[in-house]
Amino acid sequence: MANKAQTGGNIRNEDIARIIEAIGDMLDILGENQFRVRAHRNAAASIRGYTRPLFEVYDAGGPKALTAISGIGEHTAKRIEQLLVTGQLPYYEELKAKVPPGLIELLNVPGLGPKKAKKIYDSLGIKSLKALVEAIEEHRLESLPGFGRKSEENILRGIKQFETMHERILLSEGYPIAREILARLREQPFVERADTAGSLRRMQETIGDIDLLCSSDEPANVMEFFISMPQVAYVLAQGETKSSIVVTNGLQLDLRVVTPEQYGAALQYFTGSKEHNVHLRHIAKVRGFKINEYGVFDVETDQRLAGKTEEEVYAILDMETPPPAIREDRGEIEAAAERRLPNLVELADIKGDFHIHTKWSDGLNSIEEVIAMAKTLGYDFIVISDHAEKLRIAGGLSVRELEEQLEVIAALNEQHADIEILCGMEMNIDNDGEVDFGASVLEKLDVVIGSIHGGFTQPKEKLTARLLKALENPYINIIGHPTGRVLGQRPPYDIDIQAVFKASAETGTFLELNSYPNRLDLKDDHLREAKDVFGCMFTIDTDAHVAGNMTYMEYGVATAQRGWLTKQDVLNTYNMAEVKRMLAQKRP
DNA sequence: GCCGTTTTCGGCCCGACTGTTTTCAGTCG
Repeated sequence: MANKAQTGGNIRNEDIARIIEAIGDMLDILGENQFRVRAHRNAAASIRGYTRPLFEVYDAGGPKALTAISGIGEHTAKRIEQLLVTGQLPYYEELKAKVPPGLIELLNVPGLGPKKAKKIYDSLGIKSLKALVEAIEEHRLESLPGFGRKSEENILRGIKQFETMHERILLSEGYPIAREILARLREQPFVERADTAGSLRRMQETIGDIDLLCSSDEPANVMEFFISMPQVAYVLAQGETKSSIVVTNGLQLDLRVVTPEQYGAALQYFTGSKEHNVHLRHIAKVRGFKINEYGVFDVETDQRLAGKTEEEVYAILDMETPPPAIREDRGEIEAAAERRLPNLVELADIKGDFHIHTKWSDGLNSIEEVIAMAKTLGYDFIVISDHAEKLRIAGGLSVRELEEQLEVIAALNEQHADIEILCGMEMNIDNDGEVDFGASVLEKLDVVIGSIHGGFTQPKEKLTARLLKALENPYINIIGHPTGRVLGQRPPYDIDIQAVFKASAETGTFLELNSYPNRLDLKDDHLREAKDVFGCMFTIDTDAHVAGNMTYMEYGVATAQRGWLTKQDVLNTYNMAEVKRMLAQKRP
């Protein structure tokens, strides 16, 4: 009989993953077997992608149940058990005594890996970035075997790159740069095709660099063009088919060139994710195939079997082609093999937007300007959802102002036959779970969003109770930005998110996927869990405060895809009559 | 350390580029 996870409730999967990963890093520096190192990193990645808390898994089935999770074997299961039961891991502490934490930080420097970091530490005693910079300035590195003047320069530049760009940037910051450079590449006569690859093509919420791919029969011209673009700050690497540059804002771009015949294999390869590719290669290997960026080959005969298109690559393995957004090795490979890939929601399915602010509260545009933008986006409906009076900082509307707005919207509906304008509001969920207005006001609205805008530091029980109370409110249709995170600025509220999902499903309240690029809230993993485990429904909203923000829908839809949402899961894809019927179901 | 259509041992994805060395280790994706 297994022990109960005593402290388990305090140890999140992320904390466990970080410790396992750190063990892998330390083993790496200590020169351990590379496969053992990789096994730890794989286990950490697997835990990060696992939606159920490990302490629950452990409580239900002990260490044996943990080994059912891919990448976790007997050893790691035992270590996780120790962590969950005692809150301690002696093995981890032992390693930390051997490898100073500062040394692990050095691994973050581009161009500095475990071997070089270890050498620098062993021979010079350097264990911090600061000490490393000093040593380079005194040219103490170049005398070490395997190092030279060039290495010093590169490491110093790597440190600068790390310091300016050590945080991943938002997808919305990288995407326009990638688009611009792609457009220029495609204009070149020697470029046949060009696309984004990597995390940008998978539309991850943040990206570390930009991967580009193009096909050409004149790779030298492509390389020359790429490294000579005006945006280039410096060239990191330049080869015959691959170059890396850093642009003026510190962002790194990698470009790879292949022949038109190889394009599909290369696009598949460079789109990743790494985990997806490793899994795919394994399947290929078992069947006697070898996949690389040039194609799929028969190992015996070395005959090339596929590679012109991505579809060919997957087809030769008897698979459908998974959409890039879900290539994370979270079940998409199995689904592709069994021909049950989800029919993911697409931007073209979106018929309207439920969360838009105007200058009636803290937005910058008029309702008319918002309508004009909605028409260019081809929408059938929009919801004007300004703040209410209790959110003073956002210039929220009083009841009298709301009544005025209702009249204005009624008049606008008369003028615009081709689009329907609904009147909603974003209620602030206060510290006790109450909202600005009562039933007599809310019943006049078509849609009501409830969101938390303050009191973030309340204890978990209190924060959760606020949301649950709002979910029980029969007039609240949508919970806005449910976890409250702001990427790079604010962590999510400390809430029992599963309790929120459960109540959402039970009360028929929609969960918002806020498309604001620094929110993307709910995030991909939460969407999938809320849908699969609890059966929740969603709206994809932009929370636009400027009419132009309404184009953020693209990022929301991409995140929905990453969460495996289909058209049926998303209220925005239904027609107006269905939307009204579904919203009305919760009303008393 | 993990895993199993190679199943309890023996593999583990695969190739480009750089710098230092002179045939290759280290790093990256």
